[in-house]
Amino acid sequence: MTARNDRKSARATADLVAREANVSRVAVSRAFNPNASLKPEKRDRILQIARELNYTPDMAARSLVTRRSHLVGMIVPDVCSPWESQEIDALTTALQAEGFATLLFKAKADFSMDQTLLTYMRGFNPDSVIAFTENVDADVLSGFLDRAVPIYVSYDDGAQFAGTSSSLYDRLLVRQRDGIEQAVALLQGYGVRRVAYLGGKRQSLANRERELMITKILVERGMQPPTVIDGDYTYDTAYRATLDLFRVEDGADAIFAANDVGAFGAIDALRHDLGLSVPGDVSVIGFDDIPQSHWKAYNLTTVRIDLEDRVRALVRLILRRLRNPDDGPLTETLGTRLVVRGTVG
Amino acid sequence: MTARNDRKSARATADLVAREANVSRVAVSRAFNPNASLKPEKRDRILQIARELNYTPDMAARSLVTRRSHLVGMIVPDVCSPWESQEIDALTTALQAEGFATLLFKAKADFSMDQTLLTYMRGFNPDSVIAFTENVDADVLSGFLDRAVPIYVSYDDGAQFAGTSSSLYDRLLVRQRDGIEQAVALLQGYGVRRVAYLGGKRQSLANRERELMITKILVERGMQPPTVIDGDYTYDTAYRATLDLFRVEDGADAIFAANDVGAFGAIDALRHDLGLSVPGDVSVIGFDDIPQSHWKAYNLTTVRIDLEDRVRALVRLILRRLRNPDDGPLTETLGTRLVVRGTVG
DNA sequence: TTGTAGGCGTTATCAT
DNA sequence: ATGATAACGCCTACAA
Repeated sequence: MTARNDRKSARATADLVAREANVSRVAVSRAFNPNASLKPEKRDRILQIARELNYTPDMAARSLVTRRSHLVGMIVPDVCSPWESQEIDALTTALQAEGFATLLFKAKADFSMDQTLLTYMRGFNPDSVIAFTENVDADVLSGFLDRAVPIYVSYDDGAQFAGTSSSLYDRLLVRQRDGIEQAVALLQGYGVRRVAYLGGKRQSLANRERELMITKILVERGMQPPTVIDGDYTYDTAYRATLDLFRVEDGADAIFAANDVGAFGAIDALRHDLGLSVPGDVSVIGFDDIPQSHWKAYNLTTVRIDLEDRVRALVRLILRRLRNPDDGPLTETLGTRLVVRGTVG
Repeated sequence: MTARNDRKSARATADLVAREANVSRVAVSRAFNPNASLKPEKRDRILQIARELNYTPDMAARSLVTRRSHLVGMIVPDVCSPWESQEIDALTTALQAEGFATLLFKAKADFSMDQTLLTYMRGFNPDSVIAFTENVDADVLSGFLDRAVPIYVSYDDGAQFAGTSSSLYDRLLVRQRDGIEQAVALLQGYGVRRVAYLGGKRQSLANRERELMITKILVERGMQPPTVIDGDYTYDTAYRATLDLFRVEDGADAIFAANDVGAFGAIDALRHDLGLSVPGDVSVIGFDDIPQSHWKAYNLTTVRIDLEDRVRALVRLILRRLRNPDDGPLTETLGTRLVVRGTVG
């Protein structure tokens, strides 16, 4: 009889709901928009009928006119690495609570950002974009995304973008100094002399800044600059690099890894291949404090970046920018601190 | 002068490109649609101008009329668990290559699927939906997603949906028997008598089916059914459960874990807390074969589900369904096999 | 508070 | 091969 009894309605539209409720199409629209003025009982009735008809406003149609897609793009080189996956998880949860959905894109593993991907993503009109890939030029990115302002992660004194770019971008500033300083102090306290820095991907900004900061602090404290060994944030590379360090090179008293997973590789190489004890013979410190770091097999001492803080800061940036699109550059700051477990001593 | 010289064009539309190229708006549309007929040189010229104007077709507007959003929804309870994150990564890569973007949603960790989330997701009109959460009724899901047909993962004899549901859904069938049989044979070969099954989340279908299959095969081979201990797929719970098994209960000769991460927890509890050797005193077998399983600290013998195969199968299901929306139920099958490393002996 | 008219950017249909 | 026209489903004006 009525539309309610339709066999399997392809998709209920606002018109259908309106007809069923004897109101205009606009009233239905208003019923779903909390700010719009509508007699409460009327709104309730409409929402009730909408539920019966299994109607939900079409975001695509809505975004066409409101110019808001409620989509946040995330460009990730590697979803499965523990740190990134944690962050994706937390961000998605937080954004979902604010009414945004996560649109996930995979960049090439080599941190390059090809224009094809950007062009492709652009079609979806994300309201905001979080790029885990660091070496995208701000100009390139904001040239491609009109209504979105990119967010970059930078480090400590990181003035790397200043002057370089005329584009607008927001910034998450990570103060690595605190955590690294605590780590170096701890090592120094145990009489460590020769520190090796086991790097992450060379193109990675985080990696470069970590190396710089560690070197700086070692020197400030009257210690030798670190032996730098190349890595790429993976377990396997870290494992081999550690083997080389001790078989081909002169070894070290302590290894400072660019991330926790790399530290795991170093620990396993030391223990299971080189027959060395951690922390007895060699101390190891990681970076990130991922959940695996407290697993008994590693029990890693590491520099922690608080994930919750980080996500909250990112969400704040996104929401502030969305509410005030014409504001100047926005910045949020984030600290780090050492978590002491059992791999230094 | 011309539109090309605009300061910062808010967003180039097809109309703009059309005007610039002295063609109709429809021609621009066709230029971006490879199947549409258009004189090659004309298409090239249009695409060239589009590039200059930084124009990309608007997916929202397009989906409004084509009824294809090119969005694939993924509902995940936990993005950071290694197996899920791997799968998300691989699926996103594969789908991206086919022109689909991943729309990520977080479900509650308790595997419940609230209607709020479904309603919310519906608004985005995903062309397809992959739910990692297993206990959603097929009727509920397909009732909510009109143009999407849900995909379920089922196991071996898994007739769990048959008859229960009248809704259309596609199926990925995982044949666990092969891998589990090889695992049991290996244990039996080493003289293992008392096997414990360290479970995953109780609501999880995969977990129930694994328990059933292991029990079945043990009995078939004349062995005792396993001692079943509760877990939830996490390291910490597995760790504590293993402690209980050996301190409060009678222990076991071998632990078969519902997933690799659980196996890690068991191994660490045995080695670092109970002072037992793996595999000397107790053998451990996992399930999944995540990358961490080959890390030296664990070097886990485990039942492998090939990720590449799995993703390919899922993508095939999605694409077949998209091309032939009215087909009957689709099914893909997936095998498992044992990967022998160092935790059985 | 409510309804009418118009348009968001694209593709499908039907012409030519 | 190409172009005019009419949707797609919704929201923002504006008017009542």
